[in-house]
Amino acid sequence: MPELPEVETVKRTLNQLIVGKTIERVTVSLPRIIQRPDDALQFEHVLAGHTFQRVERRGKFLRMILDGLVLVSHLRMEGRYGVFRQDEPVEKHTHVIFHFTDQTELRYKDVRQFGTMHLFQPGEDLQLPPLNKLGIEPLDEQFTLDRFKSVIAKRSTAIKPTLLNQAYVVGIGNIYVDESLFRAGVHPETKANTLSDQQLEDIYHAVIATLSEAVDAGGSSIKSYVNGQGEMGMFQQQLQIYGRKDEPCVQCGAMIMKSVVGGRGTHYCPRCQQEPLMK
DNA sequence: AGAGGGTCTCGGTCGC
DNA sequence: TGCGACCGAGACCCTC
Repeated sequence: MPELPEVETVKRTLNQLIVGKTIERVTVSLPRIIQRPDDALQFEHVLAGHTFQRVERRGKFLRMILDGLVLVSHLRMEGRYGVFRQDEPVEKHTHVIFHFTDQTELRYKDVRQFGTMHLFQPGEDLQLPPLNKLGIEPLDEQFTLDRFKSVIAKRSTAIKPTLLNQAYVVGIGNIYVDESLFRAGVHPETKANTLSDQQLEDIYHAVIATLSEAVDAGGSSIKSYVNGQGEMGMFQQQLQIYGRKDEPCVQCGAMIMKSVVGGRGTHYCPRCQQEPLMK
């Protein structure tokens, strides 16, 4: 589910909901989620007594800053957070509960059990996996056309998997990569190192526009995505290509195609996004 | 039934 | 031949 716009939305919501709350106790019912420390019991023990100060985002990761600790959380496909009163029934697939001293609790639910949590000392988290190898933030001022080109233009891989690679640019997932390439009019299988300067520039602007519009809309809610307050994002109504197989292209009316590129379901317009001469 | 919004690991290959 | 960089496939889980 969550790509940069969804994680950004969750971040903003959690900043409203959990800042200032103190953890009395943590319950982990699926230890596999906890990657650091190795022992989930230690994770529970260490967090007790700490207070959430703010929530930040790095790529698709949430960085939850506590007094003296940093909790790094990735939602992967279907992870979700919600804040509840302790007397509300616990939903199925809830794997971690942070019980607060004020009788409320932050619950982490994840049907596919892919999500991860890592606990660090302040200052450690950006230097160690999983955050240490991440690429540029596409909505930062530092994300210039030159930096984008320098990191993308040499790759011999198709542009779609290149944009999905979090070591280059962070935050782009399968929905927004299809949207961005459609917007740029570039076929997803085009090798990155065969793109023209104009195409690279078009992709650069398309990525920024697509992600920022999605952030403004509160993300996309396909299937299970909801932010921390249980509200739906609205951007799915603005998706032009993702999920529209067999519908007419909004630009040209041609039938939207779906194929597999880099192992991922891929939507594109065969007329607006011409096949590369060499794949 | 098989795909699903994500990432990691594991082999294999390429090129210096 | 050796080594790293790079690349693609498979694995992880559950739901409909």
